[in-house]
Amino acid sequence: MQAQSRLGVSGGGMSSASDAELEAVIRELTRGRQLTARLRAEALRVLRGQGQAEATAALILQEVSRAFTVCLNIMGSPAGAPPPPEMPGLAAAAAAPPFLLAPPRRNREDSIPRVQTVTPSPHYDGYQWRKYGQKRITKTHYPRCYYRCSFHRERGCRATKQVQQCSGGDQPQYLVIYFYDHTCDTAAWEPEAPANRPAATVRRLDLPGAALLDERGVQEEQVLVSTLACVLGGQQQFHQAPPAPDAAATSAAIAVNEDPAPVVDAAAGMPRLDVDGVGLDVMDYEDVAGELCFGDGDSYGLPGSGGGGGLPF
DNA sequence: ATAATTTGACCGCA
DNA sequence: TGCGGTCAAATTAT
Repeated sequence: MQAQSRLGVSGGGMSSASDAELEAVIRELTRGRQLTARLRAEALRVLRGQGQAEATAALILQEVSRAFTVCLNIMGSPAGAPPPPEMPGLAAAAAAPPFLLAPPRRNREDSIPRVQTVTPSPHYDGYQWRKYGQKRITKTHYPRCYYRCSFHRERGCRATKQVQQCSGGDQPQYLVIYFYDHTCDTAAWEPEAPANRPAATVRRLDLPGAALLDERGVQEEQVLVSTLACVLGGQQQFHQAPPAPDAAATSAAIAVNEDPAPVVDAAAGMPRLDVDGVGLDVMDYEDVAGELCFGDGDSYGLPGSGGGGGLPF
């Protein structure tokens, strides 16, 4: 994701922040994630049965929570060590059985920088990926899919990711593990420069409001990421803030430091996400996310995903 | 025709 | 020896 490339997950670049500042950042991120989880629960309770609004609120808050989680993972593993597989804000929604959260076997390459997260939208990270493999992992219910950056060849980008569904139900959750940082320097999504989007992506944007939703998600994440970057970079605005700002103060700082951030309004500019009576179906979601972020089809090869004959087991 | 995905095979590590 | 990660030919989609 963008945080990965902008903050340099692989280490370095964090030396400018003091321990106290790092602790403050971690504390605030943790609080933000907890508050997001509470807000999500509350929003879903209020919006229950309201189809699109419910689905959109769930989507946005899930992504905000994911952004917090990614940032926390980054902060908690400066040396690239894998963070503990605890996702408090997501645990309730994901309810992943323990065996699915077993650490990846890549122990032999612990030096590889990586970030892991749980998300309902494993495609939604701003980069273009090409699937190069899929494997049934023992003692798990779902196959693991292997992706590498689409620019792996032409630009030698080493970024890869693994995606594995970790819970089923109405809104499946996916464990996504990123390896290496992007060196292709090609984020597919630049909200402030829509012309940079791949033609295929623009071509298939036929869902009214979908782009708006996605841009909001990206912008929110960018606010988080840039704020974190400001803090780590020791920008003046942060130092002017109280030593131990509460969450509200932090939010205020965000509002001051950034452009008038778009208020996330789940009720306005609603994308036409099809909620087919049983919640936000993963394939519907994938269609939207895939079309928005990655253009043409991308499959996990999950049962029922159609095309290509399914799994060999 | 070209690009992307699927999937069985192969390889290296624990 | 088993498992997980990657390769590459075959297949499918655009």
